[in-house]
Parts: sequence; C-alpha cells; structure tokens
Amino acid sequence: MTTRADAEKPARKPDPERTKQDILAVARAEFVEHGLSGARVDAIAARTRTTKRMIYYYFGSKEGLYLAVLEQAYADIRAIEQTLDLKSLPPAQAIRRMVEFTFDYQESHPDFIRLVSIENIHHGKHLARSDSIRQLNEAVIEVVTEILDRGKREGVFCAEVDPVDVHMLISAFCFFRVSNRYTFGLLFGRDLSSAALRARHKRMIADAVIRLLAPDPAGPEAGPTARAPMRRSRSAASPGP
Amino acid sequence: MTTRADAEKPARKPDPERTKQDILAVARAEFVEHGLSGARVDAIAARTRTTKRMIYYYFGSKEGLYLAVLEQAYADIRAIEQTLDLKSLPPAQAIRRMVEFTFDYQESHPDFIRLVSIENIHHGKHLARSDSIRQLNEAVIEVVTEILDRGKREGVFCAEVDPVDVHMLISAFCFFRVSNRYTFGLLFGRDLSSAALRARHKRMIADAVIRLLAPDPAGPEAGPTARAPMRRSRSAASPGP
Amino acid sequence: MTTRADAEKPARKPDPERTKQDILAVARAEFVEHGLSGARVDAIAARTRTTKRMIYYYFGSKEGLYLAVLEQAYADIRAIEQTLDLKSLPPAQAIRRMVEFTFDYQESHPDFIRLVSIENIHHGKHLARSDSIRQLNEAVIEVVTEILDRGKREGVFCAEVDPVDVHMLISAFCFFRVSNRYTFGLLFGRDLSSAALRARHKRMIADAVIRLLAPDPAGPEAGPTARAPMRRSRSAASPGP
Amino acid sequence: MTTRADAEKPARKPDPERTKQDILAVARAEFVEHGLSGARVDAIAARTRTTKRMIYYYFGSKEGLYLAVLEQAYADIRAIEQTLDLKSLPPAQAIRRMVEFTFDYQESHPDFIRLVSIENIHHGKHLARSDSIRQLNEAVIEVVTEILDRGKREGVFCAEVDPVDVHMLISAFCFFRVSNRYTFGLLFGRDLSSAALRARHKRMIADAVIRLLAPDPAGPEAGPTARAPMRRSRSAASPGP
DNA sequence: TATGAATGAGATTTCATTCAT
DNA sequence: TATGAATGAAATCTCATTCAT
Repeated sequence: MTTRADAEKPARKPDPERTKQDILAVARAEFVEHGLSGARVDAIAARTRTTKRMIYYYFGSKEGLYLAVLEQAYADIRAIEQTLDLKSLPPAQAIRRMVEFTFDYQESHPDFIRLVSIENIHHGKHLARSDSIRQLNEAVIEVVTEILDRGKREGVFCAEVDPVDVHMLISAFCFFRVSNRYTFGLLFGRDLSSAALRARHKRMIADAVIRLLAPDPAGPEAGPTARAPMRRSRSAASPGP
Repeated sequence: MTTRADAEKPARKPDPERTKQDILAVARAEFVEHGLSGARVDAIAARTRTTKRMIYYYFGSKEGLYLAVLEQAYADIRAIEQTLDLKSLPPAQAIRRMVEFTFDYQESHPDFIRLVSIENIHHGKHLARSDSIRQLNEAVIEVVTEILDRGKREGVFCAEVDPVDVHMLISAFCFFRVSNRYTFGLLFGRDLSSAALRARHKRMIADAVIRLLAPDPAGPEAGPTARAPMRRSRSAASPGP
Repeated sequence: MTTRADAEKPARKPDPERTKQDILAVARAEFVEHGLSGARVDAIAARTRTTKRMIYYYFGSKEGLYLAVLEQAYADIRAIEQTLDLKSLPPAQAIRRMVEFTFDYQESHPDFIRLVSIENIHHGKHLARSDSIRQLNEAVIEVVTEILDRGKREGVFCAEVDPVDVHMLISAFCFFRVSNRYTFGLLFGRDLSSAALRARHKRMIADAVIRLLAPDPAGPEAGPTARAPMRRSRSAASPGP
Repeated sequence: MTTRADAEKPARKPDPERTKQDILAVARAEFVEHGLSGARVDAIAARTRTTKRMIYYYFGSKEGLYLAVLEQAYADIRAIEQTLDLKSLPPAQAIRRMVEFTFDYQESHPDFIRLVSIENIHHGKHLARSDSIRQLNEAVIEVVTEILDRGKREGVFCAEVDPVDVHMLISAFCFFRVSNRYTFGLLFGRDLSSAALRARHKRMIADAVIRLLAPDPAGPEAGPTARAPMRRSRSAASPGP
C-alpha cells in the first residue's frame, strides 16, 4: 500500500547467492577462530541471517561447509596474485617485489593462514578431495621461474636453485610469522605483529632470497660488479653508510 | 578365597608414574592425530592400560591433559638441544651445523611440529598459562648469539642481523616443511618427506642463512678471502667445482 | 527476447496426468525399496521430472502418495487376474493352472509383495481407509469357489475345504517365497529366486493343494480311479514312472 | 540408617544386564510397532528406566539396537524349538505335531513375525551381518529330515520331497496368517485371529503337508492300508464319518 | 500448473565428565 | 589408587512441509 512497503519488513527476496555468501563469511570466521572440530554449526547459524537448516541445504554437512570456505579462500588469493606484474622489473628487484607482495599478503590475510594450518592438521584431506583447488598454484611458480630464468640469462642469478624451492623459502618465512605468531611470541617475548618487526622481517627475507640466488661469488664470473646488485638493502637496524 | 583371587591376576602394583606416562603417550598420539578439539577422551582411554577415570584423576580435564602433553613435548626438545656443542667450530660451520641440527630435529619430530601448530590454532592460550615453558627457548638464542658474535668479531659475519630473526628464518623453513607437508605437497605435487628433497632443502636453508650473514660484499672489508667460507655448499644439482 | 527464450526451452505442455504417473512410478520404487517410513519425499522428488511441490499438490502428503501407490498396485493386479479363464479345464487341472498363475504372478511382481508387506507393518491402516480396494479380491474367491464346486459335483474334490482357505494356502506359499526371500535365503542358504527352485516349488504347492482337495481316500467314494487325477506331478527329483 | 534405606530411593545398584534387557524389551515393542525406520530412539528411551544415552552406550546406534532385538528374537525361538521331542511318534503324527507346534508358536509370537517381516523389508541386511544367527535354523531342518527319513523307511512317506521345502510350506502358511493378518482380513472380511479359524487352519496345513508326503497312491506300493494313516483329520467343518 | 528457496520441529548421535563402589 | 556404569547437555543432521512468485 505504501510506496515503501518493503521498508516495513526487511526486503526478503530469496537470494540464494547472498544467503550462501552470508553463511560462508560467518563460517569462515568460526572455522578460523576454532578450527574444524572446534567450530560449531549452531554458532555459525546463530550469526547468520538464515538458519542452521540452510547450512545443510546448501553445504550438506559441516565438512562440506568447511571445504567451501577453504576453496573460497584459495580462490581469493589466486585472484589477487594474478594482478602482480613483475616482468618489467630487473630480476633482483622483481624478486624483492614478489617477496614483499607475498609477505604483505600473508600478513594481511591471517584467516587464510589459519585455514591452511587447520587443513594441515587434518592431513590435507579436504584439499585432496577438492576439484577446484589443485592446479591453482602453478601461476606463482611460473612467475618465479620467469624471473629466475631472466636472472640467469643476465648472469645475475645462479643456475642452481629450483623455483619451487625458492617459493617455499619465501612462503615458509611469511607463513610462519603469522601461523606461529602465538607460540613464537610467547617463547621469545616478541610481538610479531608489530610494525617495526614487520618491516625488518620483510627486508630480511627479501635479502636472504636475493643473496641465495646470487651467483657463487668465488666463481670465475664473480666480481665486484656482478655482486653489486646484491647489496643488502638499507636496514633500519643498521647505522647506515 | 582371597588368596586364590590374588594369585589369579598377575600382581599389578599400582605405579602412578607409569600410569601417567602411559596416558601421556596415548594422549599425545591422539592430540597429534586429531587436534585438541578433534581428540576424544574416550579414544585416549580406550588405548590406555587404565581407564577414563584416571585421566581425570591425574590431569583434571581434557585441556589439562593436553597441556601436560604440550609441556612434555617442549621439555623433550629442550633436553636434546642442550647436547649440541658448536663453540669449537668456526662461525659459518657452526651456523651450518646448527641449521642442520634444527632441520633434522624438526624433520624427525613431526609430533612436536603438529602440537605447536595445534597450539597456535588455539591462540597459544595453553602455553601462555603454562609456568614450565616460558624461559625454555632462551638457550637456542644464546647459542645463535654466541656464534654471530664470534663471526662478527672475526669479520666473517655482518653486524646487522638479529639472532632471534636468524633463528626464526631457520625455524620457519624447517617447521613449514613439516607443518605444511600436506597442502604444499598437494598444491605443488611434491613429496616433502622424500630423501632427495630433504637433502637439497637442508643445504638450501643453510646456504641462505650463511649468505645472509655474510658481510656486505661491496663493503670495504669484503674480499675474496673473507668470502671464501661463504661459498655455496656443493649442490647435487650443480656440475661440481 | 521472449521469443528467443521460449524457443530455447523445448516447449513443455503441462500434462497433469503424465506428471502424476511419473510421480507415482518413482514413489512406488522408493516405497518398495525403503518402506513407508524409510522412503524420503526428497528422494522421490529428485528422481521425478517435477518438483516436491507437485507431490503435495497432487497427493497432499507423503501418506497420501503412499496410499495412491498402494491403490494403483492393487488395481494392476486385479486387471490382470481377470484375464484368466479356468472354466474350460477339469477341476484338478484348473486348480493347478490357478496355482501356477498365482505363483508366477507373485514371483514376477515383487514390488506388489513388498507393498503388501509394508502395509501390514503399518497394520493395514491405509488399506482400511481406502475406498477403492475393499471389494477387489472377491473375484479370485469366485473363481476358486467355482472350481471347487465343479470338483465336488464331479466327485473329485472333497466337500470340506473352504475356498478362502484354499486361496490362502496358495497365496501364503507364493507370497512367502518372495516376501521372506532374504531371511529364508540367509538362514537356509538357498536362493529362492533360482530357476530350479522356482519350478520345484511351483509343482509342490500345486500338488499340495490338489491332494488336499482330493476326497478322503479311505472314504466310500474313494478308489483307484477317483484318485488317478491326483497323482503327484512328475517331479524332477523322482525317477519317473 | 533405617534397615530399609533402599526403600527410600529405588534401589539403584548398577546392573548392566538388567539395563540392557530393559532397553531391549522396550526397543522390541517399538520396532515391532513402527518398523526400523518408523521407530524413534526417543520413544524407546522414554519408556526405559534409563536414558537415551545408555542406548548408545550399549548398542552403539539405532541399527545396533535393532540388530540386538532381532538376534534376541531368533535366539528365543531356537531355545523353544529345542524342547520339542518328536522321535517317539510315528512319522505322520510327528509331522502333525511339528506343524501344530510351528503354527502355535507363530500364532503366539506375532512380534517375531513382524521383526522378520521388517528385516525382509530391509533386504535382510542386518541378519546378513549378524554372526550369531546364521547357523541357527539347522536344528529345525534336522528334525524334519529325521521324520521324513523314518517315514520313507516305513513306507508311509514318499521319497520325493525336500525337507527344507516341507519346512517352507509349513512356515509360509503359519507366517502368512500372522504377517498378512491386516490386509487379508480387510480384503476377505475375515478375522484371522479368531479361535475358530485358528483351529481350522491348523488342521488344514497339517493335512496338506501329510497328504503331500504320502506316497503316490497309484504307485505299486500304494494301497488302502498304506493310505490309512493319511486320512484327513476330523474337521470341525465336516460332518464326520 | 509449476518452482526453488526456505523452514521448524525433531531426529540421531556425541562428548566430557562424574558417580558408586 | 582404581573401575565400569552412567549421564546431561549439546552436537550434527534430517524430514515433511510450505512460502513467495
């Protein structure tokens, strides 16, 4: 009757996609907070616009919901990783940029880190069953490979290091900083989420990777010139030149 | 009557300490396998020589039991770490030894890795409440600090890197290889527990750390001699000297 | 726009009768497979060309649907039973034919047997409420009565046996072979659906009925001649005449 | 303090066997009444001295409970069947006694009949998984076999009929009278539980079996004497000799 | 006549924990 | 110190049915 009849009742057009996304968002928070076994379907439902019943309607089971959350998290990261263009930078700078990107992404997506940790607690069995995730991370490796190849061609990188290993070295450090934040913080009395540490760590891992990739300094081709680009970046901790 | 009854059952002296250790061992396996929330007190009791009642008698609650498992795991690692004597080695070799030790330890103690992961899933709140664990890891840092100091004094290490950061760089990589074995293995099609990868990775992380610690090559103190010990270790992938 | 949209979907004239039959066929399979309580409306809807809503539109409820299935099953059997013409055969042969027909019908309509079993599990309460089923089986009894009367008139059947009892003796055996196929098969290690058993059993029940109907052999009317038609049919197990 | 302290609280010594039997009895009634799918664990628990939890404690699941009920029902019947001694009777009388026993047992144990019907609705899959039931019914067959053998030796039974088939003929009729009580009663307007029908039916099935077993009357060994024991029993419906 | 989303009520099952002895 | 039975509370999941269009 009134022009804004919808205003009286909160507009309730059935919008399955929105319902699903609503559930997924809440579920993600719950899983991230409590793990797979610790999460409660009731708790998820309570914070949702819909009911517990709908969770089962759309996702079949608690595990199905968890898998959907996991798949979405991986899909998100992929979408973002694609945006990075490193081909125009010289190899060492490209590596540094890539490390920084990885570092920042992990740092700003602790939910993702936790989901991956949780999935590993469960032996990766959900990921293993997922069709949508498997070939997902090839893109990252291609990027690393391209940079390493360029570096080798230009003589600024050595030929010995495997791209996946490089990716792992980077990932491990960035991931660990977030995943082991609590235990590491307690045992060493450090707040890994502090801005100061963050900057220093970001520089350190980039330095470590770049130096690792540098050609063997004592080798025949090595020389002051060749090593020049490998200089450690200016560190906040160092007094500077 | 009583005399006979006693004779029939093999005399079972109550041995509280043994009972506790039995429970702890079983509980540890269960927690490692399923996480804190996923572990079942019933399952633990079933695999124990004693009964559920004893678990509560000795550990008060499921969480108490979990904490005891966690504390024991940290105590074990500490006991082992003490055995390592690195003071007699030149700095770079000492670092390499230390990295290798860390690598091997993590590799051969996946239970410990998983317990730490689980504890981080739970925001480290049990560790935070534990009295026995806190000062535990200072020993490692002292070792690193001693080596770095020696290296700096001898001019083979740069002055800029923080010992805790170095420890973290090492730990992160070694830990990640085990903790993220499942997801990484799936996404990149690699079996991180294979012997070949293990050897290569161990070398890589040692190389990376040692190179990171090397003084800035372009600096005034740098020179072929100084850099000699920093050469990349012989790699299986490299064609040789 | 609309013209195209219409063109894309193959024009689907609503055909209520076809929809109902589709639902009934699927529902029957589901009820037969799982029983009344065990059947799932969702499962039925999923295998149907239409949706769950239509089930309720046409049949009102799960029980309404079940009743419709039951009524249809009884209607089918009636239609078939009418086709049998036994009046031209001599009484004993007529009985044998009727037994064989019953046997074969039950054997080849296990769905019907199961529906009847299910209905008995539910105390026949749906059948009791059904208007269409009640007078249905009178036809069979009329057939039996006619044969018995003829046999009595001709002196080859005794007068003592009630037609409904005869029908029950036949039905019981034929029904049991199908309804209790599983438990009997397991307990006695026999496959009641095997062709060999089928033939032997068909002969046995016919023999049993015919012999039961034979006049008391010791009675005044008994004699070798009278008993001749009552000879056991040639059995596969017997060495022959 | 008082001599009958137990009188105040209903004596609650833990008696697991009694608890289990209590649950079993109630469960049996519920399954018999509603079938496996239709039965409600809540309903069972409500009529029990204990709680729903104990049902799961002792029987693991609804299906586990159902299986226990089924096994107990079969165990009961076996225990009773053993008590029957037929070896001292002449063959035809032994058969009659056995038929009557079977008839009376089925008649007075409709619960058992219903459980078997229910189990067949579920394709006998629980029975198939049961270890305790399988070899159970061999005893019955041995009894039949012994009687048939004796009858054949004495020349009063023919050699052609298989003991299991005989058992099936008897069982089928007795079982059907109870299992199909509802539908048969409705369709033919008969109350199968009435005493009059019961007596007549019992006589009929015994007659049918005995006559079936009689040697072929037209055969060389047949004669008035041989057939004498095969006379139909005096029927209430018949005027008698 | 048809439909996909939605749902309340209730089903089965699980779990850490305690009681009585 | 030990034990088997017991349990309340809450977990996951299911189901026939209806609503809005």
